[in-house]
Amino acid sequence: MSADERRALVVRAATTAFAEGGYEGTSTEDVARRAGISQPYIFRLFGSKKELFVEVVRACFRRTAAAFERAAEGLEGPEALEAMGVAYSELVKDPELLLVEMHAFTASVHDDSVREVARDGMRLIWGVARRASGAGTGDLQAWLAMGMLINVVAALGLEELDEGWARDIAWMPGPCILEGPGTTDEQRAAPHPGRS
Amino acid sequence: MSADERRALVVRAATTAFAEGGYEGTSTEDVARRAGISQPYIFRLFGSKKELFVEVVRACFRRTAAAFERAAEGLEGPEALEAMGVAYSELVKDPELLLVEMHAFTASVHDDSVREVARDGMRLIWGVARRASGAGTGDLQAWLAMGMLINVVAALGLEELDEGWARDIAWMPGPCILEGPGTTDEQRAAPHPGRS
DNA sequence: AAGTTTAGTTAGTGCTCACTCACTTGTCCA
DNA sequence: TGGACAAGTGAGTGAGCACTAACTAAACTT
Repeated sequence: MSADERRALVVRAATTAFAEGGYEGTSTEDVARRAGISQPYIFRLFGSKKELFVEVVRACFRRTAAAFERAAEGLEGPEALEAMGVAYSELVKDPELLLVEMHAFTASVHDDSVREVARDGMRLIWGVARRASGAGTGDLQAWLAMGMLINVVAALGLEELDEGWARDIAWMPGPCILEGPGTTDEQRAAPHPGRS
Repeated sequence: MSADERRALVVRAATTAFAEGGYEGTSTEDVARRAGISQPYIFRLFGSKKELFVEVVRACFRRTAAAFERAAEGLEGPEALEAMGVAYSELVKDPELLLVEMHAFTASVHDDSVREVARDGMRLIWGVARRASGAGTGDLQAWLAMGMLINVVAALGLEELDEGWARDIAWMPGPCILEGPGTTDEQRAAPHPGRS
């Protein structure tokens, strides 16, 4: 297998690992085991653990942005935003990407290179959403904010929690976006009318 | 000093430490140094590193909720929500609390006891916001979502980034909530009209 | 056939970390 | 005066970790 193929494979395995444990909570040994290679080879391929992590984070943001772009293809305005919302709900089903992104946010606090790639990622997503939807800053902000809430819902596993407050928080971003046919976008773009 | 006083002091010091490094990225040695005690004494006081972390997270959510309650005192409805928004902006100035909460979210993924305390925290905040504001679920959700976005903005340091997209993302949650006199609440509660 | 490059491994090394044990010091009370 | 108890420490330990050095084996080149 070529080094590049191998690298891609390792990035995939590392994504799963880092999603669970975060940067500090994941050992290169663990990543290597998942990727089916020896642990030192990781350092051949990526130089250091941090560079691997940065690569993983970059890939996650790119995949997220690509999913948005694919979803919004051929659409415009509110329809595009809605389609991207649906795409996000697809991502939540397998929350690897979102979790890695969250880990990147927290790791940004004490690491410059991670912060840089996390900023790049947000810039990318913001740009894609803006370009694809043509929506105003306020709309985009609310849309992005709801995405961040969905991340938290995913991390805490609130969808599978059978309590009122959890349902209230998770209902709209979770199942509603997921399964709701048309109401979704109005709700999240203008949650104002509320359903108490 | 009594053990209880000492415990409170250590929790404060640990909050700062964990805010920077997260759970895995912070050593008990570091916490001890900040608290001005020997490292083994931490285990006397808290039993394990994880129990200390859980205590720190619990305290952070309580302090956040208390700030909200204080801010909304005597107010009702939208005014209460707005006041709590302002209170949140005060917290962002010293982002310790928010960062610890974010670290708790990510740590929740692979640790049950952390997930439990993080869920407790969200339940607490949700309940306080709901009770104090009497707002509908949709409003509360949008409000909470904006809070999560503010967390990310704080983690990435977007306010101090002099780029268009960063300003677009951070403007409203940051300075606007902070300094805006009256427009704030309409904007975040109904960001629909947008300001493009 | 000989040399070079590429993919990959085995066997470490030094360091950090959570946690333990045995000890000391001071205080309160009989 | 002496003893129980609470606060607090110094010195360690074993495990896990990121990272390295030195090597093997196959494929490609000339």
